[in-house]
Amino acid sequence: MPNNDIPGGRPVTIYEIAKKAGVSPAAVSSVLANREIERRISPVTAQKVRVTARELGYVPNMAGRRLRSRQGGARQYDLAIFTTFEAPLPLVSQALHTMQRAVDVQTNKDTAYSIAIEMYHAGSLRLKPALLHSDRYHGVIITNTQPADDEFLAQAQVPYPVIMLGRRIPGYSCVLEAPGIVGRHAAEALIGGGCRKPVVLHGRSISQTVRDRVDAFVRGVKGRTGLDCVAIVSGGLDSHQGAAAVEMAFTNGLKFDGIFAVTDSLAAGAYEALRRCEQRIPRDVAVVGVGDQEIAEFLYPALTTVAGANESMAAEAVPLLFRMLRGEIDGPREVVVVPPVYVRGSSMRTAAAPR
Amino acid sequence: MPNNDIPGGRPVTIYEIAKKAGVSPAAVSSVLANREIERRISPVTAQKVRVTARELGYVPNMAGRRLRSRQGGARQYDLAIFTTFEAPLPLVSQALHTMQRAVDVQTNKDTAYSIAIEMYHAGSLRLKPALLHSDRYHGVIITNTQPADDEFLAQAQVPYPVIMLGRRIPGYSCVLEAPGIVGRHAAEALIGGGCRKPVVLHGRSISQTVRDRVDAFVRGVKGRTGLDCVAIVSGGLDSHQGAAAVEMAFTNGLKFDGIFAVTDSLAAGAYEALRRCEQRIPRDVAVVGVGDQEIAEFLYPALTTVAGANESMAAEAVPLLFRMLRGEIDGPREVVVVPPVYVRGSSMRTAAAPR
DNA sequence: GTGAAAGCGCTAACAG
DNA sequence: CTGTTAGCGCTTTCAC
Repeated sequence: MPNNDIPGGRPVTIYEIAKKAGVSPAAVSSVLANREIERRISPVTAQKVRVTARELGYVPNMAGRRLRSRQGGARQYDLAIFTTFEAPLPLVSQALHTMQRAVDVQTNKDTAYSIAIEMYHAGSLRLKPALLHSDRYHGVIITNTQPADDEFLAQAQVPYPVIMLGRRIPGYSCVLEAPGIVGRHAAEALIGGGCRKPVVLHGRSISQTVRDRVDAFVRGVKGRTGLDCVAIVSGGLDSHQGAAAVEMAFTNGLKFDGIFAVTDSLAAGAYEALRRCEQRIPRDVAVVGVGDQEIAEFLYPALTTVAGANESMAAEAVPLLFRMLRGEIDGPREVVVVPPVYVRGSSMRTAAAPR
Repeated sequence: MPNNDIPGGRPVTIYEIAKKAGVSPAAVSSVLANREIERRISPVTAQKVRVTARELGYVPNMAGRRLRSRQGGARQYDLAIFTTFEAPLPLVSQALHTMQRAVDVQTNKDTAYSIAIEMYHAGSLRLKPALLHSDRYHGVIITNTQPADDEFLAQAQVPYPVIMLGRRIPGYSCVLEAPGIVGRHAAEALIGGGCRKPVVLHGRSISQTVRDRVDAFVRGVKGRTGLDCVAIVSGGLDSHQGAAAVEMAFTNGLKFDGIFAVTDSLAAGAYEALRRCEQRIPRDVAVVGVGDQEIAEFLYPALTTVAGANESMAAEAVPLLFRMLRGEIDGPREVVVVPPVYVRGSSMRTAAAPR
């Protein structure tokens, strides 16, 4: 039975294996690297070493191995993306792909990179030990933080380059969505598409980013039509919950000719509800979403989206991180991203140019 | 200007900084760890060290740092998922989430884990140095390999636990889709849903997995209806290319009442084409896809999918990897996964039970 | 066939 | 305020 409890309190090393098996550390090393043949170690010894290693629950220390074996090698940059379980999957992949592509370009015979993903539960960033120790990463990108995480970061000051996505925190570089831009664009797309009475659809619990989107939308509608704009509040961000909320609003007699859904899932829910209520998109009701996900083009009619800044934020964050790593930038920097609007079928109630 | 060329051929160490700045290595270490105050190093010295470090293009060696500073710490497992740029984003995220959740459960005060993502270009796995060196990872999961990668792995023999997803390669553990199962399930869903003349839609270049799906589908149709089944071949896997292929087949007079699309993107393309051809789903033409992605529920009518084994494969692969890491399994193991079928609106032409 | 010894790059403890 | 020293866990000569 492997010893997974570490009775001595510390991880097992090859010295302990060597002692228990009655051989030298060098022999253990050779066997565990499968070099027993070229090192001419007897099969009996090899077997004894392997058995002992398993008995002791040996786990090789990669830091030790690398330090020793990769001599004269390339310099290594170890990078990470910290993200939450709760973040939309495509966002994580987006950041990852962008980062990996940048790394591919930079990699050469004397510079290597590795990218890790560290996932945390929203609000519990403090529990990730790898973040504060400066012995793991040369630089990181952090996404999807909650207020609790922001506070933690503000007082902790991570001792290596960090790029915050979508949050401004004192002392850190960040890439931000231009304030109010998503809501304003959404209002323009709906009003420009011919809506006169749009509503906004969001979930019950509302993040800082979503709050900004909603407020800017309401202001945008007010500015263009002079009308106040109602919110339909869904229990959660799931598309079915969104659908239920919209359907209930409709059957309760709420009149509207446009919906701004603050996430794409909610937009998909709106489609579902409107179909059940026999409202046609965009003739009866136009819909605009936020394009953080990939579903916009698969809906019918295709969903008009404000791009959400995720994609563009990742595209800005990665080069910024590299400049910090190379020491070209010293203090924190802020980059503001203006997300593009993709006008598709769902918002064009009239032939009017949807600006 | 930072020295990024490593003239000496090797990465810069703190000793070189110390020499150039005329201080001791310990002082350099302290300054670079931002401990200058508690170590009472003069601001002048600190500044000199920092400037020198930047001039020399110093990049800290994390292996060295960790080896020294995390003494008596937990044992570390370094895991990785090797995947391609070409793999669908949700698949990567799926594997990542599954792995991270498993890791969360296993993590405790004396065992820590890290998960890295290593991306390669399909067919070029051989170019990833981290794979063969046994000084980086304790175990890895590899997805989306091409034949060239498979050959490479077969002759290379990675010296630590590896789980292959969707491929059987001598000497490696793997998690496989049950052969023929996806195609057979698709045929059952379409025929059971009332189709009599289904076709299969796939891309021009066809992987081993897709080949298996297509062949099994053709056999399944033949077995149930006695009819041979035509293939519509799309230029690529993009939904628009799929749509173009289906539309052309339709306008050329091909008659069919069901489509098995080998990926969900192609299924979305089929929806697009059928809409343009004024064919209703499922009344005129039923559609079945492979649910590797998340769009199935967002299409209208919701797309019936054979789950593709990706999700279930990840769920099997991670525990298998952990058992290998703990030494509970010695030789290679094979796990066969039978993917579930999600019957939704798109395949039910009749009220017949869609088995 | 096997062991002893050196040292990878770094930091912590201690000595000035 | 700063330098010297020891050693983290491992692999690789080289000597036996």
